[in-house]
This record gives sequence, C-alpha cells and structure tokens, in this order.
Amino acid sequence: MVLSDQWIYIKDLKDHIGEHVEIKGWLFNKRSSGKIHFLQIRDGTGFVQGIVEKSVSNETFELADELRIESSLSVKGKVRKDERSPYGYEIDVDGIEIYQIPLEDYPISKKEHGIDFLMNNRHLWLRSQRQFHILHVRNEVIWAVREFYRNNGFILIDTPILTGAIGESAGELFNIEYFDLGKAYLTQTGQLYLEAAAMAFGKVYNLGPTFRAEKSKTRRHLTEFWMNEAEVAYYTSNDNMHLQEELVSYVVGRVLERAGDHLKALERDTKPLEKVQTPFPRISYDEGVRLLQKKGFDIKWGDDIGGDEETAISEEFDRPVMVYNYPRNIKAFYMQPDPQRPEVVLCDDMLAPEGYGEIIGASERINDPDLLIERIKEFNLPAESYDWYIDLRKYGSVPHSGFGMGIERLVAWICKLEHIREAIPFARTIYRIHP
RNA sequence: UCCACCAUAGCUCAACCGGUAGAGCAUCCGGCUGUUAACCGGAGGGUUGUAGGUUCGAGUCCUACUGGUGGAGCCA
Repeated sequence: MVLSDQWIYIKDLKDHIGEHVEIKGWLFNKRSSGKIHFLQIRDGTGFVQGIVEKSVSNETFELADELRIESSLSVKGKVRKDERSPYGYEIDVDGIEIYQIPLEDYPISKKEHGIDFLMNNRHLWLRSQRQFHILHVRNEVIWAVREFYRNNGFILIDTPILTGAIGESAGELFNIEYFDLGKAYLTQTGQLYLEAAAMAFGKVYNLGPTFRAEKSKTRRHLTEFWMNEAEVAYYTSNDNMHLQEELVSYVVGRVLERAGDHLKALERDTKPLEKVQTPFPRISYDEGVRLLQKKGFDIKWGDDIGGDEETAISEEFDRPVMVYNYPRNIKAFYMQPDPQRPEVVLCDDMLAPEGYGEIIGASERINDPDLLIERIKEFNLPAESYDWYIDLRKYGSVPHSGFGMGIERLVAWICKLEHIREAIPFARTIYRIHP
C-alpha cells in the first residue's frame, strides 16, 4: 500500500472515517503490552490514540517500541470510530516516521507537579491538555471581543505601549531610557489616547498589553496583562454600563457556542455562564456599603471595597454586577463628579460572579477643562505632561465615557481557574520573567 | 512595602518526642494482545536550598540569607 496519502489534522478525523490518513504530531503518552502499543498523539488541534498491533511490519512495531514521551512523529493508518477511545476515534497504525526521539527525559510527567516547577517549565507546560483548552478559550474570548466592537461600529485604535509620564499615578510604571528624551514608560492604560481618538472617531477600542509595576502577589494580578479598553464620545455613565453588559454577555455567549467542548474538558460547569444575560444588576456604592455592613463587614462610607467585600457583593447575584458611583476620594483624577452629589464620581466596577472580582473598571470622564486642571493639581500630577490631554477639553469638549476590561481575569472566570497565570501563555509576575 | 507558609531523589510527597533517608511516578531491564495518570517483577538514583548555631547526635530545634507560594495594600 502506498503510504504517501494525505496529511490531515486530528480535529478533522471525523470527516475521514475509513480512510487511510497521515497525522503529524507528538507522542504525549504511550501504553504498551507485549503485542500491542497504544500511542497517544497530539497535533495541536486535538488528541487521538493510535493502535500498533503485532500484525504490522516488524519494523513499524519496533519503531513504536522505541518511542518516548514527546517524540515527534508522523503516523499513517486507517481512521476508525471507536467507543473505547476517550477521543471517539482511533487510528490503526501501519506506518511510523520518527522526526525526533527526545534527547532527554521529558520533565513534565503524568503525575502532579508544583506550580513553581510548572512555571519554570511553562514552555513545555503549554503542551499539556489543560493548557490547550484554556488557551483555546482565551483565543475565542479575544475573537469575540474584537467581533463585538466590529459589529457595533467601533474603530480599532492601537494605543502606544511606550509613553511619556502619563497615566493614573507614577511609581507603578516600568521605565526605560529613551534616547535623549529621558525616561519613557511602559503603558499602564491607553485610556487617555483613546479619549483623543474618541473625539476623532466617536466609538473606539483597543486591545493590547498593559504593564503595572505594582508588587502585587495575588491570584488576580500580573505585571503584564492584556486589556481591552473602549471609549465613546457623548456616552454617559449609564450608556457606558449598558455597553459593558452587552460586551460581556456577548463574549460569554460566543465562548459557550464556540469553545463549549474546551470548557467541558476543563470540567467547567457552564450553567452559571448560561445565566450571563442582559440586563446585569446594578447597585450604587451606597447600597453596596449598606449591604456589606448588613453582612457584618467592618466598612464605612468612604472606604474602598476590597477583595473579600467584592466577593460578598457578587454572591448576591447570579450574573456580573455593576457597582456604581464611588466616593471621589478613592477614584482616579479624571472621573466626572456627579452633578447632584459632588462627593461621588460617575463610574462603575463590574464584578464577576463566583468570587472572581473586578473585571471592568469604568467611568465618565471630566469634560470641563478647568475642573480637569484643578483635579490634576489636587492629585499632585505634573500638569505639563497632561497638556495634550487638557487640550482635548478645549476644542469641542463633550461628555464621554469608557472602561478597561482585563482579558486574563475574564478568561480566568470563564474557565474557573484558580489563578490568572494560566490564562495567558507566558505569565509575567513579580518574581518571574523566565521563560 | 508588610504578614503568613513552604524548600527532602528528575517530579509529587513521607520520615512520630531530635536517634543517622522512604514511597509512588519517571529512567533502565524483564513480562503482558484493548491500555485509559495502564498494570506486574527487578535495578539504579540523596552533601535533606545556603551559611552559621544548640546538642553526644539535626531532615527535624534556633538565627540569617536565598528561592518560591498565598494574602494585604493597589488595581484589570
């Protein structure tokens, strides 16, 4: 038999039942007895088991015997549907070509590993099935985000990664030498640039890496993470909240539709995700504080809402909840005060269910130039760095609102991960930059 | 920056009141014709993170350091 027939991907096996095909991939596990080898093969699109029985040529049977974990190989054989396989299909192998037998033992075993070891071996850990499913969900999340904006008339505006001294506060910025211009910083937010773009394009968004030099060590923090921000001219805080719930419900819906098998493989109970339909509940900061006091938290008006408090609030609801209008003193300088109550600002945080906390931070922005200048001074920020930002308020200033959504937090919640570091291919945390 | 915890074989972990290091997996050898983290038999594998200290004796107790983990603050 001619064995040079077509190479296909594992995900397409279902369309080739009974045919003789070739799979190119890696051996992720092997079980053998004297007369039969079970080859567990991964090709990046899925997983399948190849069967090598003694009845094949001696040469092929010997090759199967030599294979070690993570050997790269091509197998040829006939596709068969089989209930005994966890993947539904099997290949009766009659030809094996080895690309490489690993030079050393593969470090990641079939048993458990500690997180330090796994993160040190992240370049190999990516090959594991769990990571395969998580990163497929991430892929669908990002596609869905982009799709949402495209469907809703937004323009993609890529905001700069290198910036001058501008953002919400200094001290949490990574800095580098920038030729003769002194220090440049890695972006902490593209918001200010999106505000400029909103005055040019109306509805804009970005999606890219963001950097925070905070020494945070928790399951919710990375020093480098991907953020989606949106900014819309003429949107009030209420319009903004509506946009956020439309976005999040859309993304969750698309992920359920397109990555349902991945969620199932991760043993993620999808029932809570199916409830993520608009409208989302909204409670004011005032109501939030009263609710927390009733639940026994030691919190008074004016205090920020911490992680445990966020969880306690989100427990009251079966879908993401938006907590709006926080005290002005605990929020950023650019947020628009409530004209009825100047001690609070028009803003909201969206808290994910199941204890995942804040996934979106949002606000209406100050549009009055004098008030903005006053706030910049009040926060002791260098006014000269904000010259162009203030400029935006001089030429047809309008009410406008926007938000930032953490992609990894969203992925961690949708996959129900213990830690955000599995939601990004190569996590950057305070003590980890390698690999 | 602060608080807590952890560090023993390649990996995951044991080792009682301080008494001289043990298992599973991985590796190698042998067996097994449907395995599902396959299984069965055998073998090799250790300066117990580093440096001091207490003690007749330290993996175990004390101090410092290094590396890591979780959390607080802060945020997405």
